[in-house]
Amino acid sequence: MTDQSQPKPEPANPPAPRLGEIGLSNYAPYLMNRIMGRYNASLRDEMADLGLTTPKMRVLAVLSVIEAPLIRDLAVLTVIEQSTLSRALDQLAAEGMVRRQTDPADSRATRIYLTKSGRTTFEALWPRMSDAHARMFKGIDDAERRAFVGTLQKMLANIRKHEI
Amino acid sequence: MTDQSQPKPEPANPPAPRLGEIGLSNYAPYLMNRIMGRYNASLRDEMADLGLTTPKMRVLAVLSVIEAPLIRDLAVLTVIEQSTLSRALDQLAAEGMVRRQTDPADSRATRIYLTKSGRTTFEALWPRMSDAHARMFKGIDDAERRAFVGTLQKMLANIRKHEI
DNA sequence: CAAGGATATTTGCAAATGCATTTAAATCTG
DNA sequence: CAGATTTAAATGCATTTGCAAATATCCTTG
Repeated sequence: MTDQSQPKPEPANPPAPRLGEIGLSNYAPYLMNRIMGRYNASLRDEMADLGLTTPKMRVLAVLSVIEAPLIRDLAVLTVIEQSTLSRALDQLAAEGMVRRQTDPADSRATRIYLTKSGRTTFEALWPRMSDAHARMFKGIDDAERRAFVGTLQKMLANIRKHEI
Repeated sequence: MTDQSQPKPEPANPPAPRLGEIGLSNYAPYLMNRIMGRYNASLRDEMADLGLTTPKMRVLAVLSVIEAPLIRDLAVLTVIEQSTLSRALDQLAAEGMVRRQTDPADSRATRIYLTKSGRTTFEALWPRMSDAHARMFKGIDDAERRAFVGTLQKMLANIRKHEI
């Protein structure tokens, strides 16, 4: 009996190997959560004395690169919930680090501007972020790092929901 | 004038390139936060209907691989604050998925056992985790994936605080 | 071997978070 | 072009989180 009698709409994928077979330390999501957990925690501890939380620090970092984004885009770029971001912006604005400004073309939307003071704060903070980055990549040469970042870019393209 | 007159305890590092020069999309911590943010959010949404939160899901996943760990080690492996983990374990224990048992050799410490029911739940849940993993690595071949995981392992070794 | 310090876990409590809703404005549709 | 729908951001509120303190046990050292 040939298989023409059996409908095969999809060739069944082989069953996923068990996590125990892969091993935690070969499982990319586990490793990435561990690494980013540590990275974010150590940065958070270092920033605490500057009165900066993780959301506030991320906002400054993104604004140092991206000019006057909409809040909705800033939420994607900083990986912060929009409501949480809204409150982080309240604080940053109260401290004079950023400025909200209604978009001229769409008055529902708000653009965020980094102030001089916000830029100065970020410049004081960047060496610490940079050190954390250097620690992470210690013993990893340029070629390996570039390949690694290339893979990350593919992964982000695979799973992101937003085009930015 | 030779440099023997000048103390040079450390050759000053070149100043870190600015984030704007690197570009967000070439900056590994940014990419990793974006990717894991998406990965964790989509998993969380999928698990919500099973009554599983991220901490609870991670506990089941780790327990499917590691036999009866101490709570303190489970906190490291799941990347969850110990107090948060303690409460997640309360819930899982109430639902009959895990069992706390005082370590016979040290009665301060508690070991966590996965019950039959907990294992069954994880087995129902694993294909979804596996799918999320597959989506993430779509278009990335085995050699690239292995190199990527190798780099992750180096990074974790660089920054981890705990030997496990 | 007792006192002091260290370690494992839980718990109280304030702060942070995120969902759902609200408000306001833009866009679509018949 | 009026009404319905969508989109952007802020906010109310319940839940979750994490720090610090409490509790219990173990280890060290004089």
